[in-house]
Amino acid sequence: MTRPTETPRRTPLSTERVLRAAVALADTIGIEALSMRRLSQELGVVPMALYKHVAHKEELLDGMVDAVVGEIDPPRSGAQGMTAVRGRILSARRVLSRHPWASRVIESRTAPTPALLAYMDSMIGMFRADGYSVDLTHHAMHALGSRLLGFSQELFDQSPDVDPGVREAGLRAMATAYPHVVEIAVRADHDGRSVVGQGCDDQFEFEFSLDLLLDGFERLRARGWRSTG
Amino acid sequence: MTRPTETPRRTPLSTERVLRAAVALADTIGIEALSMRRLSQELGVVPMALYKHVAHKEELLDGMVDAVVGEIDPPRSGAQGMTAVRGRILSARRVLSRHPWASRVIESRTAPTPALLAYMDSMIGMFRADGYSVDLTHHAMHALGSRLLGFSQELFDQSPDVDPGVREAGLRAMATAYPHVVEIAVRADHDGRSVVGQGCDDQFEFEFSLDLLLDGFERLRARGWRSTG
DNA sequence: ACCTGAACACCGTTCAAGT
DNA sequence: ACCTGAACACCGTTCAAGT
Repeated sequence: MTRPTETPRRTPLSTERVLRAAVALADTIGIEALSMRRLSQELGVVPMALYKHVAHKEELLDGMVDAVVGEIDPPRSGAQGMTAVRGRILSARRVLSRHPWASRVIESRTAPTPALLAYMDSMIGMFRADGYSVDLTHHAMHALGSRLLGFSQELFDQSPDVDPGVREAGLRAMATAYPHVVEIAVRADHDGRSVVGQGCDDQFEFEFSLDLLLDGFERLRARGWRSTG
Repeated sequence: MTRPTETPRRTPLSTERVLRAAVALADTIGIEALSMRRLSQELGVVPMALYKHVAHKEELLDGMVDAVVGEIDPPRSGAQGMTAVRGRILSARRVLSRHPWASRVIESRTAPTPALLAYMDSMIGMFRADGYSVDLTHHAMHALGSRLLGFSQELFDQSPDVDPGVREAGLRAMATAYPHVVEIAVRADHDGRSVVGQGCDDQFEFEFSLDLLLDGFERLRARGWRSTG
């Protein structure tokens, strides 16, 4: 027998299989725990085997970003203008929320990956088709920033949900040092919008700022704004 | 002789000295290269000596953030309302640009540090003093996000300045695949606003979106907007 | 020519041994 | 009681030895 039957015949490695496994593993164990060694173990190969498919870890991360960005829906053929832009950004948000590590990895890229460029290009095209000047579109892209992909940089990650009693005690303790912060936190708790009745409603906050920006763009376009004489 | 004179008498370690050295070292060699071992070497002590002043590396990073945020000017006593808010945010931007690693470290914090809380509290106070409701102020804080500290999350870091000829060749190569992206990039190159005459003017983009948001807040306040009935 | 085990140069942090 | 060298359990990646 040239190939012993006890040896499990593995699906041969391919760049695609490596990337898919990496995305799935990051979803499961988190991006901090994703190492070349851990990934190779998951795929049942020796660590060095990965280096035939990616030059180094950075290239792996690039590929993972492209895989995720590729999940974003194309523009819906029906909608137009800012409605279409809004819908697509909210679709990107749904994709990115399935891969919580993706936003951090995207931020850490120094050069845009192909899928990111294609997404940007198509998004810019939606503005241009709606009558936006090159100039205004340019600044709109910067203003949207990471919101284009459905996430936004908050100052710190939401603290993990704690017991309401503990949270209230914490807020009481902070009330003298940071009265304004506490006032807002208490208000958010009793707003009743959030599922658990405490903390902020991320989706509401995202749409609030997105709409503020989109409205601002529309206003500037309407009055023929230009950045330079 | 109880203490040999050849032994250099070191300034004894203190948490403050550790933090100051860490900030200076990160400014010099970059945050990726800053390790506990490298920092201890810089201070002329054994690595473990640091652990008397910080419980672990995360605590060191927290302290570094607080040191940087502490550099931000207090609100100018003269100005009021959105003018004061705008000025303070631009002051934060100047501080953060002196420590390019700081924005990334701030983003990675899971809980706010004391100096961050104090800054937030004072910023919220400026809105409240200007007649903003708790509700609107809350959403304004989320909308500003990292812009509150003078940075904003772009989709990818500006690619390092390259030779104009190389850049133009690159753009030409991308023109068919990403026509809209290239159109904007070319426009930015000939805008003449940027120092080197190529790429985007970060400061302009920052102020563009900041003002779009501040204008939006003012408009909502003026018409008595509330998020819930 | 291909594949891979061992090794290198690092990490952050624990722990026990030395003073 | 304090301090610290050695060690542990990891990294990403190089490289030379084995097939």
